[in-house]
Amino acid sequence: MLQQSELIFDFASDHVNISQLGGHPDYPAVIVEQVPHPHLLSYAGLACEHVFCVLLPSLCSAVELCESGEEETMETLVAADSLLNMDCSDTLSLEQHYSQTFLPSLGDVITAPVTQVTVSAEGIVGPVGQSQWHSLHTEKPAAQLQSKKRGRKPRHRRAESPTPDITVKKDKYNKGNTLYLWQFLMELLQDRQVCPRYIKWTNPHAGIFKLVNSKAVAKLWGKHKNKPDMNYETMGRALRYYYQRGILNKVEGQRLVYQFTSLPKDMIYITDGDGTKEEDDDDHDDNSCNDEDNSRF
DNA sequence: CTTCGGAAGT
DNA sequence: TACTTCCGAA
Repeated sequence: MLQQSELIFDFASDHVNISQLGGHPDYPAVIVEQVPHPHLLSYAGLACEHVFCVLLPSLCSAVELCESGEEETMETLVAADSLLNMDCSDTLSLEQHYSQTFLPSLGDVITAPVTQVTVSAEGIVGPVGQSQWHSLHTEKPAAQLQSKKRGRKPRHRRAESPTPDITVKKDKYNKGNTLYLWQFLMELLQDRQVCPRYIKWTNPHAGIFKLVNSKAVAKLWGKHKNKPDMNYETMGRALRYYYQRGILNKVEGQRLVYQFTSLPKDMIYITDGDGTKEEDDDDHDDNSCNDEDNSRF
């Protein structure tokens, strides 16, 4: 575990940095200026909710725009399209949230009573880890994803300049606004606009989700990466690479269903149906999924 | 159509 | 590095 103070310092420097670059043409119009103190808290993982409270409203407005006419087949694309147009402001917020609380390594801060952390614990080692991650271990006997226990390079920093390199630090996490695919999916899963519709949890507790509309999700991903030709085939390959990295598992037998091997503790679960179901319980291991969605009355 | 990895490209 | 693109096979 790293000490939060360090992190805060990191971003604090960042902030300063941004201010300094205020007039720099290269810098994307970051909106960090306004809330100097509150976000320091988020960095420490203390006020994450705040971030969401701020950004969700903006998303809502976008919804209303596309919530005009629904066709069976058209719907997906139409909605997806409108979603594609509302990225800028809110997406930025989302991404900042991730850079602050989620981006840290996956396997670094596993706190749950894991059975066999093995690979994930050291294979995915990332830069930092301050937010709590909930490790979801499948009962799978670590099938085939054991990396050759070769001593992974401790991944040192590029010792380029011994002098204060505030300008470089934050770029490590994400340049401007680049979420990794897994982060992007988590975002989607927390977005009312797409969550039950295109992607949804089939078992949030286990980190299992389904790409209800693979095409739409891929399209969204493509937009995010500025890859207009993105499709599920391609995105799926990226997803498959996650198996090896211990970030995702495939839920065999169920089409378009995957599982996160670990989730951030402050994840906001949007579960379909009503709040009467038990979605925060911790004792089922048999999930006989009966996905009969789309049947709205 | 989905899923799977290898191989090469960015 | 983290995908993206293409592909033959299941």
